[in-house]
Amino acid sequence: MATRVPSEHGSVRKAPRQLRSRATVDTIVEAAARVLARRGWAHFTTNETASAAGVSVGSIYQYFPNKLALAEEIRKRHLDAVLAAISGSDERDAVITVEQRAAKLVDGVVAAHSVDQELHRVLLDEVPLAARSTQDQFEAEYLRRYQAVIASAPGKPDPKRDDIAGRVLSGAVEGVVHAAARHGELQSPELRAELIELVCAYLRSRCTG
Amino acid sequence: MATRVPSEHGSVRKAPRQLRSRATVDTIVEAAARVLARRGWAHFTTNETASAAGVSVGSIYQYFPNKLALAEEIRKRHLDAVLAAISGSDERDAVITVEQRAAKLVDGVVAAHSVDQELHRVLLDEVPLAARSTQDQFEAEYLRRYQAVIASAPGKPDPKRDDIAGRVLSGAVEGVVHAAARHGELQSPELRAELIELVCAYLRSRCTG
DNA sequence: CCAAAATGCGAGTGTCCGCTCACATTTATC
DNA sequence: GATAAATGTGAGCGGACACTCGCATTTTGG
Repeated sequence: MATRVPSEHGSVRKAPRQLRSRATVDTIVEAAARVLARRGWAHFTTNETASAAGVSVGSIYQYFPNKLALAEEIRKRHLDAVLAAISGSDERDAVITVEQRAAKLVDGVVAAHSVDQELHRVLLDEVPLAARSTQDQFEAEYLRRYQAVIASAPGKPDPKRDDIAGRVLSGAVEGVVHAAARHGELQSPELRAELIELVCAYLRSRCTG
Repeated sequence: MATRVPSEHGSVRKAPRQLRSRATVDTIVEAAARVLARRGWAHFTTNETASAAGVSVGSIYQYFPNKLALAEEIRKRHLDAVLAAISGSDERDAVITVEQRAAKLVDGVVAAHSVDQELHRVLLDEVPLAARSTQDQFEAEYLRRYQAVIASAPGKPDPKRDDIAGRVLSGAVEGVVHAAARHGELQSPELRAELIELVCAYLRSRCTG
């Protein structure tokens, strides 16, 4: 999508109206994502993106006020794909056990990080984030999955403590998955088992103690 | 330190021999660290570093073959400081309990991330790492602390499983601490308590099940 | 003291790349 | 068809910045 009515720096670009231009925008964003993943943010140039997309630089700036806006669009599309990869782990099925719920959560997060791994890494580690809104919205959605797991565990709810527990769980799972991704061990079954065990152990201790 | 006898790209620089030049190198590195922390890697320039240090650009290139080498030196010094912040949690004191050991570990990691937080973030998130060696050496040392905690927990040792457990524990603690740092909650006692609980719960479950 | 080595200087060079603009081409409207 | 609007083009401008080089100054060793 390239409807950029308001822009932080004033430079507004018009939205594509015809079919042709919408296709052009898609081509640009897809090519840009490939270039960004392959070269990293430091070597990500609009000129290379243009030739990779088979368009001229001018066409990029017809729809994006600057390089960063293009990266933001890539991020937005990617985060949507990631959320799609997680969906299914938030079913309100009360019959499944905590262990199964934890397994679904872990599998979801692993799946999310398996969507175009290199692009994911570059977007998270290298591309500076200009507008918090998109990122915040995504993080909130992400956190909700963890809160759901916390809430589904037995024990009396304690809003404040549960909130912190959500952050702890989220940070822990993300941390383990990120580390695994860096070492190319995302698909290791042993790691999956240990991670699920970590989640379950924590949940168990929280209703015991 | 600026003894760069071998350099990856061939450009070698001489080491400072006199007191004066050693002081200059220190001044440069310290100023560079401040600039890097304040402006981020993207806006970190050698010219600004030079004027911040009160020297000329030429003096920088007298001792560092390029900008990245300067950043590497900053990283090296910073990682040393971080290791110093952790030291003390690896005492082989067999009398203390697992809970106490876990607490020491968590406190150590938190302390490590409290050393010049912004610089730490920039170094980890933004500065590209050219030479793996330094980073790898540091990570190995870091992992050792976790392995020590794993080994101190009761239960029969299982080398392969313990190795994975070390990675899981390391990833989890790092992940939680990083997330907390991003939200400025590094000093929260509640978070500390929950994180220690996470570690203990995991260790407990590993000797029970 | 006096070479010679070490250190320090900073204007300038070369390169890279984001972005513009004047113009060409295609599509919509009547 | 004709006019206007939308879309596409790419050479090149301008600024940023890493890094060099010829020279000045300081320190060392004899």
